[in-house]
Amino acid sequence: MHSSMDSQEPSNPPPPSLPSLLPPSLPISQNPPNCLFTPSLPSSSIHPPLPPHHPPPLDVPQILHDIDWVGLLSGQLGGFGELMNKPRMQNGEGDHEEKGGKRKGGRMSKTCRPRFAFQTRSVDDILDDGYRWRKYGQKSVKNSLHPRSYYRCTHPTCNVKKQVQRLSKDTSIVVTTYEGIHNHPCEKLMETLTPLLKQMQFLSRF
DNA sequence: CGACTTTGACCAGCGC
DNA sequence: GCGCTGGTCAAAGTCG
Repeated sequence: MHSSMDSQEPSNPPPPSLPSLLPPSLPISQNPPNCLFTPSLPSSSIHPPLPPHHPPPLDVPQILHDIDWVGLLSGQLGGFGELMNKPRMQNGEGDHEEKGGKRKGGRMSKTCRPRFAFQTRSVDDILDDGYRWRKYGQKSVKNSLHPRSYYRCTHPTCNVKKQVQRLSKDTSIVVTTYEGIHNHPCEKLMETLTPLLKQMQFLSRF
């Protein structure tokens, strides 16, 4: 029962085979209408699957120098979401939205949250992106053999959600749609990268 | 016992 | 207005 849980636990090691990101030419049929960013990385660039907080470094060579990477990753500067796409927010960071403003089955406003869709080729539905997610729903969707799973970030003040669905056309492809921007650092990622990033900052002074 | 998943029910948006 | 569909809630169950 907890088979899907294992892969999303940050405390666990990443899955043996990191899901390979698909080439840019691959279309995303499940893109939400307001999907702002559908990143795809060359298979040569190995990064952890990046949430909206950390979209893939499309222009890394250009932006490397002037960026406070530690600040970015810790959320102090608004994160990559702000850097790469101006989020269409109406009320701040999109974290504390209309909590309690709706009852069972009510709709969150879906107009003002940035969304990012990723396609990954993986045997695991859940990518280990360093954040902790709680599943709050699963729904079988039309024209798809596989159900769509709904996850919410477990951080108390973070209201980021993601949807995970396996393509019916190609069951090896998992479409992960992130909604919102994390307002807290990715602990696992920070733990790994902070020493490296500080060293990079130090070296960039010379 | 807390954190999490499962799952049926509920409800709003949308097309007809 | 009605039915379909997608997104969410929340109770119940599971696991460590």
